[in-house]
Amino acid sequence: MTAFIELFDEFDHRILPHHLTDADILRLRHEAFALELSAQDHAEFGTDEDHFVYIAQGAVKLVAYLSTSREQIVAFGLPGELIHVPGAGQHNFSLIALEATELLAIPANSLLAASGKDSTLLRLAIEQTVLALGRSRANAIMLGTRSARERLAGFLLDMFERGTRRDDPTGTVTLPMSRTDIADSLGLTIETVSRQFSEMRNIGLFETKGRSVVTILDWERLALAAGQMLVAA
Amino acid sequence: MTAFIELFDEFDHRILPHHLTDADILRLRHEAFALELSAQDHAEFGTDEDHFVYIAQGAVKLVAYLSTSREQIVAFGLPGELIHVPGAGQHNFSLIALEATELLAIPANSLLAASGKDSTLLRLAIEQTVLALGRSRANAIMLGTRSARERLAGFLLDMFERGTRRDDPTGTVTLPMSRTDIADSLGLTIETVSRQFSEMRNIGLFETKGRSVVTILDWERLALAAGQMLVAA
DNA sequence: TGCCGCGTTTGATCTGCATCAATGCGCGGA
DNA sequence: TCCGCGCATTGATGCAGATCAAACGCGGCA
Repeated sequence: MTAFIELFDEFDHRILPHHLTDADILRLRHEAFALELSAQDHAEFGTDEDHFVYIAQGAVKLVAYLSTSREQIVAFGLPGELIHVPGAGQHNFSLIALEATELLAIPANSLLAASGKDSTLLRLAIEQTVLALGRSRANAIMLGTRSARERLAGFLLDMFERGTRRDDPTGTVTLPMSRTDIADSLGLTIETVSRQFSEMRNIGLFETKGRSVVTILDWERLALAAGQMLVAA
Repeated sequence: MTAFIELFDEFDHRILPHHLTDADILRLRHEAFALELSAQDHAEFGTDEDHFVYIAQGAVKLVAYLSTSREQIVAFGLPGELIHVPGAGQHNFSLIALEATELLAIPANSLLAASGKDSTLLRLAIEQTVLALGRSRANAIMLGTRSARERLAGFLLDMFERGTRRDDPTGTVTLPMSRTDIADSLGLTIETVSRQFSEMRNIGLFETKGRSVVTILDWERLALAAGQMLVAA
């Protein structure tokens, strides 16, 4: 368990722009609060407002609950990332830990409240929101146009780019989420995800160790599979 | 064709917060520019930066072009709405007129550049970006979880809410987009869209006149169809 | 008003993914 | 190290929606 100050310093160092005034940093430190979650815990923010959440340790999923049908995962958050968590609205969103996780949460309004003289925090908020928007649109494009094979191949490549610092840079990641979570984020079923895993492993795109360690063997064909299935193998 | 000043005044009146300073309004008026498009025209912004685009007259689609496979429509813009158009990035987005259209475009950076003393414009930018993010996520949820029937029913209800002021408030809209556009926004094919149209019309949810005028007859069952297909008829 | 072209509708068939159903096996606990 | 629970894999089948193909009819134009 990390002390709040260390957690905040890490956040400051990795996310915040370097030219913030001390006053801004102090204000942020005052508004931010740490959360420590065990696997499957739901993050509880006191209020209904939006939050930006920095993932220091562990991994989380941002889930939208639907009236009846199955749930849709809107985003994953990996260590070092900042994700935007909407407050209560049309859909019911929850931020859920995939494993033991340490977070730093900042109410979006506290960035906005940093008004008047210095708008650096506002800029940060916009920047991060625009990034989230871009990711969400890319996600919508994926869900609207790609096949199961393309989705899973793209997912693995994405996990790689985002998680590689924690693992072997030559091509191994440990996926923190279950097959169910992968399925719910790609708009597929667990069976389809599992079958695609097996088929891609069988044709030599990657190998797996245990349930969640994946080592990519053929980057080129994996990228091709994620792309357009041109002259598919 | 509307004069720029009138166009801007309308935008000011309908979108901008009322407590803006004259200085802010002047700055915006200086940065904004009008675009007039014929059907199928692509909007050309001089630069690669993001823009906020106000739709004064007509209708537009925001399209993502994919390497090969079919295109995905990320958003529609109807009169009175403001949409966020990303500059060049991973995907290639285009803003395309569905019919004769008058737009007002504002480079996102010119909002950001309104720095220092007054951050009202920044707040506006954040607010609009957060709205766009919410819509995009709702869209992703739709694409990840709903059936063809649910998608089209939801689409029609959405078009209603957004377009009703221009038409009969009792239940008629004129859809500005083709079946192909509807299909590309819902992640379906034209044939599936057309079949759903016919089936829903046949069971009395709405009636159609010509290709694009829809009159909703049974709001309750249409909403049900958009929802979860509980005890589907 | 009549014709023509293209977007739309409708039909027949195919297929990718979902669903239903076992079986397998990694992983944590004792 | 062994056991057993729960996630994951694999198999069989069904179906929603894609694809291929043809006819229709709206809307623009002469």
